[in-house]
Amino acid sequence: MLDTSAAVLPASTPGAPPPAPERQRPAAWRIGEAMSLIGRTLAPLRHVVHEGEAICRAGQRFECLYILNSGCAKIFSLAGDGREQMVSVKFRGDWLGLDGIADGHYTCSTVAMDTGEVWIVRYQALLSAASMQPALLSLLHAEMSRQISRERESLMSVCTLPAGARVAEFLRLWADSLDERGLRNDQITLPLSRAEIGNYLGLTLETVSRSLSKLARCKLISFAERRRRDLQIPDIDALAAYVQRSVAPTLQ
Amino acid sequence: MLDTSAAVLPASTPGAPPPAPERQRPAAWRIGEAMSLIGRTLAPLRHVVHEGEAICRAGQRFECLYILNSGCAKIFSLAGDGREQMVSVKFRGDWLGLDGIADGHYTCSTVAMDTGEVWIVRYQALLSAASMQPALLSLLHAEMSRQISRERESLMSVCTLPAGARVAEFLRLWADSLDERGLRNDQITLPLSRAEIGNYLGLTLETVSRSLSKLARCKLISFAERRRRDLQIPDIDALAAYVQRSVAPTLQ
DNA sequence: CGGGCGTTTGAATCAAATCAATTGGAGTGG
DNA sequence: CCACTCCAATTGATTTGATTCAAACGCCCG
Repeated sequence: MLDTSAAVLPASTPGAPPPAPERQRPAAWRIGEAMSLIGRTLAPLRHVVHEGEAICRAGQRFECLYILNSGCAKIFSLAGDGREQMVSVKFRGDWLGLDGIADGHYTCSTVAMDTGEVWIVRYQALLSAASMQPALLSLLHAEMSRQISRERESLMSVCTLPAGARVAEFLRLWADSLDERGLRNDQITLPLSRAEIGNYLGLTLETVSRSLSKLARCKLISFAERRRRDLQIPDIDALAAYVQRSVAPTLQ
Repeated sequence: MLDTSAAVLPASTPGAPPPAPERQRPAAWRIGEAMSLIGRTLAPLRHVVHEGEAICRAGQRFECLYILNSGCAKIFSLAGDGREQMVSVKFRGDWLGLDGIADGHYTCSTVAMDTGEVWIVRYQALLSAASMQPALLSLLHAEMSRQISRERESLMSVCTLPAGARVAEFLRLWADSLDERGLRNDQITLPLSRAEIGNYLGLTLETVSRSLSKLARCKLISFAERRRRDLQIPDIDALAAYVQRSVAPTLQ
């Protein structure tokens, strides 16, 4: 047998090279560059969507990818029985419909939560453009890869955190997503009902409401005057600390 | 504004064409063809792994993709704090390490649960081969897409099912995976401890054990003579029905 | 102003976690 | 071969955290 151990586990070799610089670039720059490249080389169809409008539907034939240029969207997976599960929230720069590539049909439905703009790209057109422009292919791969990682994070939260921390982590990740896009991350206007948040996090709407009230009581968030849907996060790190604390309450 | 509604929502048009035939082919055929293509065109390094051996580690620099030719593997995501979450189980034909493409480092660790063979492909080599052989690119995309869909299914189970059904669904999906690979799906040898299953499903090991005992009491599964880790599934549909029942206990 | 919906909050219930004890194989060494 | 430990798994008793059921509030809109 060949000695392939180095190939399988190069990291086990001591003195491995330091991490590559890809991660250093600010995310906002990455997203802006990506959108610009797509805009330049693919001339995507631009389409304005409004709150509640479907972008693509589960079961529908796969032909296009959708790239969010503005606004935000929610992705639902629906089981054969009635079960409906929100599996992801998407923001500017995120790609929608990637789940349809494998078998030629979308497996999830996507709905706009805001008014925003989606760029529509035919998958075949993307592939042919990519053969001229390898950067486009890298973009597609990076986006798919990121989507795999991101959704694993959700699973982690849902499986390992108690209700309160799950809600806190949800807010933290939302704020993070805004931050990555160069938006202010200390205030959020949630376009989701408590019931939807609950569905996403595997909780009931009452539990979500209670958790938010508790976070407010602890001064980790505060609600705006009138609308209980927009809230402020005075200290994002304190929110992260709250999550940590509930993970290892014994250690600190 | 352009009228792009047809492009955004072609399915809303009545009389859409019937589903494409991609899905009809038996999965075993698809997987076999894929492995054969990879073997022919990429001459991947073949490496035998044993139980407990790491295939790739979180944080390690991304360079290779790993394709399981035999055996099975588990994927772990690890948070900054101690939390460790099993996020996926992989079988023959599945690709490992796709999460590393986005930022140049793997975000998860993968460990063999069996002795098996992984095929090792440098990502760059795959890309250059793919520019000659578009089928290879399709394979990569299909596999990433499938991984996105699959892991959404996990989230669905974990968020919407009670403990007993979650365990039943886990077994059902495992049997399905065997079936897709042309193996017999009426008996499973679990290479996972109760604790690991619990971690995967967001349950404690005691709850997993109780759920399995209950499934056995209901004759939906039965244990082998000595080892409580290999079990038989006399009727896979009955197991599916059990899951359904606990989703909508009022309706039937 | 009144109806409807989303949200909050309380009290009772329940499912799963925790705590704790026992069983049963697998492996080791006398 | 048996006695021994070690660890995985099972099972029971109890606690706890989240759900369920129920009521009330506040906001938006006709």
